[in-house]
Amino acid sequence: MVQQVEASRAALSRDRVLQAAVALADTAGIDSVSMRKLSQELGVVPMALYKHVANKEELLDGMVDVVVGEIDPPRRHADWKSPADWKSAVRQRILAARRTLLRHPWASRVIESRRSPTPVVLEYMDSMIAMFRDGGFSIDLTHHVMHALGSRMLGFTQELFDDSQRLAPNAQAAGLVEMAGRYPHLVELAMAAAHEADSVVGSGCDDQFEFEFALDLQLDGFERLRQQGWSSKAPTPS
Amino acid sequence: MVQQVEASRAALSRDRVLQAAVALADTAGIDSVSMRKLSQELGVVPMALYKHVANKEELLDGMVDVVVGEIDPPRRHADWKSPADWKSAVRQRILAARRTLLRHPWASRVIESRRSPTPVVLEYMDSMIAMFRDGGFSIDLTHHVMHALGSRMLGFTQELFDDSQRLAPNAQAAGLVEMAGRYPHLVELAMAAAHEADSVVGSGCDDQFEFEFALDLQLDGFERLRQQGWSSKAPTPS
DNA sequence: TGAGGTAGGTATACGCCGTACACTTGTCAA
DNA sequence: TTGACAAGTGTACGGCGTATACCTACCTCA
Repeated sequence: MVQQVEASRAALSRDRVLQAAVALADTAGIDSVSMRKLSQELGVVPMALYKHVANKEELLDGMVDVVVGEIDPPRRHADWKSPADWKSAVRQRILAARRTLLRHPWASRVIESRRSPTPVVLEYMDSMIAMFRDGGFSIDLTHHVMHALGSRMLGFTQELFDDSQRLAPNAQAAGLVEMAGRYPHLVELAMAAAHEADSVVGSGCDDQFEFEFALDLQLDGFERLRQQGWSSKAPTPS
Repeated sequence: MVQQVEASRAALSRDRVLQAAVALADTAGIDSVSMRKLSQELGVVPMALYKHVANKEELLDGMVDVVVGEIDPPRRHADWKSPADWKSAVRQRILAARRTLLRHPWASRVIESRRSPTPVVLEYMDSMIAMFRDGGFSIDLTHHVMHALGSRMLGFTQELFDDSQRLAPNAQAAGLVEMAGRYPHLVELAMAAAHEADSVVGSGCDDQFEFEFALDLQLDGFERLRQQGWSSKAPTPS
């Protein structure tokens, strides 16, 4: 009776649960997404969530679907001027994916952690494959190219590397000389990066530039293979 | 007194803890590496571990160090015949890293999850940078190239993609026609991959081939930039 | 010799987590 | 009216990481 009117606890649904989970992850970080905290956010008892998702794994799958579903759709093949347009079509889509993933910084980690792809991710991959095929790539080449893209396909790569961002502050005071002794090349590189990045904010690397650099290098490599009518195992044209 | 003799509970030490953790992860999976199970494995009470590692994060860091420390060292620069040898030196080292990481399948996930690199990883990166510099790469180009390699530097990439391995078994019976309707390009590709892989075991993809394909494509791209004396932001030679 | 510090192992307890299971309650079809 | 069903509740269990206090064997040095 009262409940029907009270907006803040409108009836739960799978979608409302997933939306709330994404919102919670966005604002409080992925570590805050526990069944208990999420249920609290929804004004409900923890076990109530299990009427809408089977378990936490499925919740995370659903969150991935929400995020990947936000990525702009690809340019329609019919709008292409030539097969060579594959490159800009793929490039645009991947950068769109990156824009979306950057809005949900937790998402890349969660995507990596899934053990089988969700339907929405499968559809994304399918449309990506379609672009290569429409661009004249053989099935085999498309296959290898998809593997080579890996997670870059969704707009992210694990960095494993945060050079100046972590090194420079870390290395203030006497720590730097010890660092320079132990990792001379790394420090040289970090210093150069920090210097070069004066124009950019905060002395870190320009992540967007690095991403596009790597992406374009790969796409150029793909195009070269396509043009030479890549047939079978001979990945090194040399 | 008795304890001194009894081999199975020789005195604990940081190294023994880390070795046991790696062994446990290797045999029982990373999920089995909890402070409690690990302590049990060592015949000791859980809190005893905290005398040798500050907390679980540090334990995981230590495990990464053990694994990365197992990677074969690089070919010495002095042994190179020409600067162009950078490519085979880098290639060999990365494939050595891959061999090591494959022996510890949990390691790539753990490495990704660390938030700042451990000293051993820093040293690995330093030696990798050294190879590019010795090969005649400018600092800037080395920087971008390191970013582009990302986790491939350590011999792995997140796959996000398991095509035939997961699709084919999944798609037996009527599921396949539904699949083919929903993801036509993906199914086409998976079928082709499964067919092509008759020679390989288990109808999955040849992960090693895919890895080397992507790696060589990147290295060739790097070499091309190096040869044209890459100076500043112009990543697309077109 | 013996007093005190210290390193290494122990015991107990707290708060978090995911979720199994049994229950109530509101809704709607037959 | 009844009875099935969907949705929310309450309680409880076993697992986790780890704070805190304690014990005890050993080493050092006066």
